[in-house]
Amino acid sequence: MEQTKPIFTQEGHKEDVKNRLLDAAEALFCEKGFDRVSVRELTAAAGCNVAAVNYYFGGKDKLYAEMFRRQFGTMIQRNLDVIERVMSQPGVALEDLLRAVMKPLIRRVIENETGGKVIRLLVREILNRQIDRELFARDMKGQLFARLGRVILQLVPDIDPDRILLVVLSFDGAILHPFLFMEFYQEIMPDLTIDDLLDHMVRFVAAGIRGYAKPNQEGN
Amino acid sequence: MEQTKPIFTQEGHKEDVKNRLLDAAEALFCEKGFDRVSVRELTAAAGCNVAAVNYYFGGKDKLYAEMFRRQFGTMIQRNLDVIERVMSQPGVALEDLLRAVMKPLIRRVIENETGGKVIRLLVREILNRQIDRELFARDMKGQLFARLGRVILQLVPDIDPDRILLVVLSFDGAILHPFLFMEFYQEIMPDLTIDDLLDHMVRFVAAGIRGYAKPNQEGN
DNA sequence: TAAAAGTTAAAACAACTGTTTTAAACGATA
DNA sequence: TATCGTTTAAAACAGTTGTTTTAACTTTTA
Repeated sequence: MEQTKPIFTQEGHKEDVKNRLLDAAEALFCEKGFDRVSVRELTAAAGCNVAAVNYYFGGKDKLYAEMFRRQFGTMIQRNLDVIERVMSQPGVALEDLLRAVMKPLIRRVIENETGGKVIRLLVREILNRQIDRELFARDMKGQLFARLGRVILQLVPDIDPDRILLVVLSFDGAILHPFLFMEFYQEIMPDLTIDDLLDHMVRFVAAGIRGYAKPNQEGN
Repeated sequence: MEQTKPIFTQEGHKEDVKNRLLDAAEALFCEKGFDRVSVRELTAAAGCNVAAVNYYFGGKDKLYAEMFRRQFGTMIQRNLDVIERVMSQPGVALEDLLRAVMKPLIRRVIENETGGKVIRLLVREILNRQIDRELFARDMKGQLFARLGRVILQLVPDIDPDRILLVVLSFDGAILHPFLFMEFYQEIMPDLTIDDLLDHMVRFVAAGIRGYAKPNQEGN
């Protein structure tokens, strides 16, 4: 293991140890996952002693949970803010909403931003059954899904309200795939621009939602 | 750590040790991930000695790769077979194709089958950057995507061929979401039947594809 | 200013980890 | 049946791990 030198201290400033540890946790856990980052590596990156994790957080597990708590609430609120901003404008179309929600997320993963990394880590953890997914999925993301469901119904009133949740989940799936596999996208489509991708996504989802809202066209 | 007793030996039969280890690997890695399953736990489950992993596979990492190799090729082939079977029937519609591809996959995760578990594990590993994703994504799944693209173009000829790959990827996203988060689906929609879910998925994706194939309806 | 509280750090701890070593046991062959 | 090749298994190895212990140091409080 290569020697980790402190990267979260600021010369000349007495940084808060807890925040330094949380910053280090975000960077390293997102990169390598929980199990492959040792407390020694974390504390070296944060420029403090291994005992600090237990002293301040009660252990590695709890640091991890706190890291998610710190990030995730912010992300959900950010999405809710985006939705409110779009819906407060006059004459808003479904495509406007979809684009407004998708664009920052896709940009985030392309720019390799921390928020994007944390979402990927969260998906991994949900799949790993490492964290209580009810906490994040139902209590926080459920809130976002409910809000999205209401505004989509507003914009496309013909959708069966009993099916709106499934529609929202399919919307989530449409975002999640490029979000998680962006490197793959870039490899197989080297010339794909972010705008092309967003155009596609908006178009596909809007058509899916609108087609869904129409009378059943399937009979053949 | 609870004591793991051998579960992959068959009384009265001299089982192949390699296959027993591979079976144990599938079960345990899918459940807990690579890092949380020790060689001792694996070999206990397989009813053999810890040295066997190195003797037969050259180490834990190589057992892992072999496990994927064993499973993944089968899965891709299975999907290709489904596609050929559907497309060999007369008068096949887009919805028939979509349903035929989706149904076994969704059923697999609901029934908690090994194939479903391995796909989840694969997604986790791609996100973890633990395995060379080119091997699986480009060489194997790329094959499936290319085939899907061709048959979708056959069924919906109006799609811009330059965009077909993105369409296939969105199709994949629509499957992957319920696939990965099926427990969440079941929690928030306890009465959802598999047929309801499939109907929704087919409908959403078919509408997305068909709407996509139409002239741009976005101008407002 | 002294005492109490908080923080830091090194050493220790007990457990775990994948791999290697070594020799016994087993199976195949002449 | 003896020899050779393969398989098995226990012990050993060297390293890693999160947590705890202990005491020194620093800051706060009265």
